[in-house]
Amino acid sequence: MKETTEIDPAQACPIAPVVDLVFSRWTTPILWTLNEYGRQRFVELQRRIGTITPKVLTQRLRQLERDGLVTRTYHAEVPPRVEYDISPLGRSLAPLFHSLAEWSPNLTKVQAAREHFDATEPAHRRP
Amino acid sequence: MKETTEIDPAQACPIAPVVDLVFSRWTTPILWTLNEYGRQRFVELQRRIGTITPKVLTQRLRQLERDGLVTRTYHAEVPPRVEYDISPLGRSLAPLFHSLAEWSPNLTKVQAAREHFDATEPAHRRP
DNA sequence: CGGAATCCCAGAGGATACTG
DNA sequence: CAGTATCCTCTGGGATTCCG
Repeated sequence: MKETTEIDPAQACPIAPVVDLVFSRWTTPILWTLNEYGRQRFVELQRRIGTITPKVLTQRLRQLERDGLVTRTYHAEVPPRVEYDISPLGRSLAPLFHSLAEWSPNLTKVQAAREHFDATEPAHRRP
Repeated sequence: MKETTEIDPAQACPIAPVVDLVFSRWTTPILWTLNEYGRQRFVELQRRIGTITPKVLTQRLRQLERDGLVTRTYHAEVPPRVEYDISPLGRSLAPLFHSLAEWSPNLTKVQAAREHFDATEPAHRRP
């Protein structure tokens, strides 16, 4: 029996699905890099992102391709060449990235808040 | 020895720190709910978010408080009463949430892309 | 009411090595 | 080059119980 008070997660927070889609650990750097530098190969992507392993990069690229945010083009050459690019749908996320970039200067305030929090006596805070 | 080709993750993707801050699994629903319904108590938050456990809610609230995105107000009454609210800094994220909400209709395209991907023969895709 | 304490687990992700 | 294949780690989070 479901209770009538039960809450649908998607209704509780309508933006959660978009967050799951775009802002997982590695999807953000991948989409951002593709959006910034355009069509590029597997290794270029890997080098630009810096610390990602081939396995994880493949996994996330496959997922993004399935979600229609990224395209994959295989060139049957020797040596093989594969190019990834952001799709039109993926590119429609660009304003989002801009909003994030615009907010990022506030990170200094976050840093300050953390230092203040850590420096403040915990005693009078926790009843 | 650091190689000169080494890449700073934050430089590789400048928006990654903001994503870490705001778009973890539960921080989004918490911030969204506080931003939407305003100041409220622990249990109200828990009921609105729906499936979050008290432990996790406490953890994330503490983190958000430390980051300066959420405020916590303790009222020494019987029974005790605690109210959470979004801080001005947290409220400055509202445009971001709006951008996300505006993009969310595109989720239908994502769904379509998935179905197409799954329905397409894998054979001719994977060389 | 608003947590804290404890135990537990899946699954994302890292390290390493190998292949068409 | 563009991945696969294993193996392993580790943390976010779930379930449960108890406390002031």
